[in-house]
Amino acid sequence: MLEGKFDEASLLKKIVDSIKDSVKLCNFNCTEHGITVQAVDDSRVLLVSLLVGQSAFSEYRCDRDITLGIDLESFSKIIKCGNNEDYLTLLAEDSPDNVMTIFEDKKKERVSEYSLKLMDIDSEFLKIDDMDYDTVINMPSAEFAKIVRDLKNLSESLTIIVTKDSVKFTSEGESGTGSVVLKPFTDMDKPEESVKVALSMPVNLTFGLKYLGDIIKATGLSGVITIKLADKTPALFEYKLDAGGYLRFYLAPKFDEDD
Amino acid sequence: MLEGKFDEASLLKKIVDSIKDSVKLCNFNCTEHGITVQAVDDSRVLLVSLLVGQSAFSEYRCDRDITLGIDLESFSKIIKCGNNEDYLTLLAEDSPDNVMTIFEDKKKERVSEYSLKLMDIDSEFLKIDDMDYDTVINMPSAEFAKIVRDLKNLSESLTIIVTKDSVKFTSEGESGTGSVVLKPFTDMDKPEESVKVALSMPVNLTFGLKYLGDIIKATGLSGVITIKLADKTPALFEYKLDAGGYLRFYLAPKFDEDD
DNA sequence: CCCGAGTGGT
DNA sequence: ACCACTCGGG
Repeated sequence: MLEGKFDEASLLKKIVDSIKDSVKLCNFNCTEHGITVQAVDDSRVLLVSLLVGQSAFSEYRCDRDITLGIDLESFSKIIKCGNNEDYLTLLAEDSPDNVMTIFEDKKKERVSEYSLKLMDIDSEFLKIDDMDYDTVINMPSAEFAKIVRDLKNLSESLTIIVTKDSVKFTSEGESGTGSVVLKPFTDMDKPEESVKVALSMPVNLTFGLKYLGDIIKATGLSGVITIKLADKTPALFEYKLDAGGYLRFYLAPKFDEDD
Repeated sequence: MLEGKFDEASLLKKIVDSIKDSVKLCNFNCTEHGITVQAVDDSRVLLVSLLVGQSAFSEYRCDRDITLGIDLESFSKIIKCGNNEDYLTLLAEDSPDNVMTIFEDKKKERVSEYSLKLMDIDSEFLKIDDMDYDTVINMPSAEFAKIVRDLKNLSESLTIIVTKDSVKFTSEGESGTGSVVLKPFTDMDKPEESVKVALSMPVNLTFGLKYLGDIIKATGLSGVITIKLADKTPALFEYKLDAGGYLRFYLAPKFDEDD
């Protein structure tokens, strides 16, 4: 039996909103340590890997491993039925047909319950190797989101060029080109505002803005995004959950014609 | 001759917006006491009853009873031509072909006038009996609206079950079910937030969510909705106008198959 | 009274 | 999935 209670419904709402535009159906794998999801988007280009750690719940109990095959669109509708600050509890039996979502107002004068029918979804559970990356960037997630949104107007690809002392995002399109250059710096007062670059080798990689546009839907999950890059290797875009866990997106770079 | 002046055009705008999705054409019956409207929606299931009391106007005069047959869609377009905080005056002759809508900026630097052609609309004026109801619920109108919006995602019907110490709203659909349970309580500081139940007999009634969806368009008119229920009797959903008057919707419950 | 967020419609 | 409108907050 699974019983997981969030102190704020908004956390689960943000998580689901962060992935539901990439992935329509996915399995929630519940274990004693928390809930994980792994899924690829419809075009099989973007890999989503979520861990909601046990510590992200105010109460959590999962005696035996349980898989919940969920239609994220329906689930998202249910989650919107709560208020952000409500308690949210997920309940499921050991071999469930349904998952129950319960909202409780903190004044306890209102309780709403929604039952969602589960689906059988087959998915290979992908083993993701810990890679060595040439470059790791930490930056404010909102700033990254704005760059992606802005440059999406110009073309379909975004190139990220990292050198020892700068990160450059550029996009070239029909009607013009655009670029944003960031210098690493540390804001002592607001560390979240810092831009940090750890680099063992310069990189120059190009990504599809369509997928980056999906990735930045997760901006609300964390003030900081970590981007790990290496030549000819899927890039890792990571949002850490304050409460414990992460949402990671793996996206292969576009290859140059002369490769 | 009718001359009715609203201190804020927004009041009339809210009123018209509250009913124009239920009713396309209706008679505005103007008497010395104010303006009333009674109409049924196209499917003749939902009855709308409006009273804009004389006190809701900053100036009001109506020597003889006048009937204004109005196309609400056109009227709504006219009303949107003013600013919310403008004065709005309705003018009509004793046997009018037109009604004039006049907006005045409060600084008196702008006056706009719109004339709307009237229509001949036949409508039985329905005598609505004062019913005895088994249950009266008072609750925040916004909360009722959210429940209707949320449960509308699940199915086409909403069941309201009232007992001595709870009000339960439930809906069952293909992909899942949902329910919201409210406990009556009184908020001393914000009485509008209270949920009150006066019950002489428990009720269990089912309504079409389509119509409830129309009813909650009136949410802006009042912070509180009063719902009066009795078995096999049209339910009354009432929004009181702060300035004097009310907007009431009468909706027959769906009947069980075994009735 | 303006702005941002949430919601409903195309 | 995107855009426009409406509503609530500053």
